Amino acid sequence: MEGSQLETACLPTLYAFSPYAQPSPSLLAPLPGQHKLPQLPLVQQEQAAGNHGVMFSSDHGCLYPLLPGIPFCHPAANAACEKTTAGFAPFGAGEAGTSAVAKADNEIVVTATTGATTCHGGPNSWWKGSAPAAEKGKMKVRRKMREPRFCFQTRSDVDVLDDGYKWRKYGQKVVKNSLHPRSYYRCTHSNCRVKKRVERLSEDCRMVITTYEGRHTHTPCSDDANAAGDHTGSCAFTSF
DNA sequence: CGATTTTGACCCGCGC
DNA sequence: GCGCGGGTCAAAATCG
Repeated sequence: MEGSQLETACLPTLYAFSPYAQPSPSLLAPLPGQHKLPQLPLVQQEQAAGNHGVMFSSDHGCLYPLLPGIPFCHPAANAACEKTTAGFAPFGAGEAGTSAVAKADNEIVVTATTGATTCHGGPNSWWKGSAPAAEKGKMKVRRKMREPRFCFQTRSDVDVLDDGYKWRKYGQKVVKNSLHPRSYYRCTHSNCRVKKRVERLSEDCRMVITTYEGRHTHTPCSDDANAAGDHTGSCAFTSF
């Protein structure tokens, strides 16, 4: 199913990602005299703290952020990006026509000349649920811990962007105030708890919102081959 | 036949 | 306390 989706037209689009939790003041605040986000070094600093950055790609079928520590970043992904003209875009220093504007405390809007991407952040990043639930029967243990979340808004004909990882759909839900159902995916790699949600904007069905949650504990290229829990050593982004 | 998707039910947090 | 809404589970169906 997803295979054919990769053959859709590719439009240049800028992607942004940011955690819902703990929006960084340094990133959210406009630079003096302009409404652009800080330059790369600061982004890297923020990213090292478990936060965010921006990447862009001309290929909607391939989505590879390029910073270590984010859910799906790895040198292998970098290599894959070369063929799709994707790359890291420092805030405020992207292609002509690209800009990033901090609007509110928890929202970053990034736009590009030929596409538009919105990155939202908010206070709701806690895992819901509680340990006692596991004692009641069906519900498995849900951990009340913060996971980094990265939200993309992308114009695409396909729901599931190819980010180099293998995903398994585990749920679909019709959400309020949305004409389109929200799909829930989980990384198929064992010991990897990364999840993502995919939904389309009700206002514009071509806009796809993808929210990643958590960090991959393996490489994109080996996720289906190393199902035995090999997530140490070469992975530079296992955890902070 | 194993992997993946679908889908209804269940659980839990939050607002009222 | 109750109802709503979001997130997850798991059995059944479907796919490759």
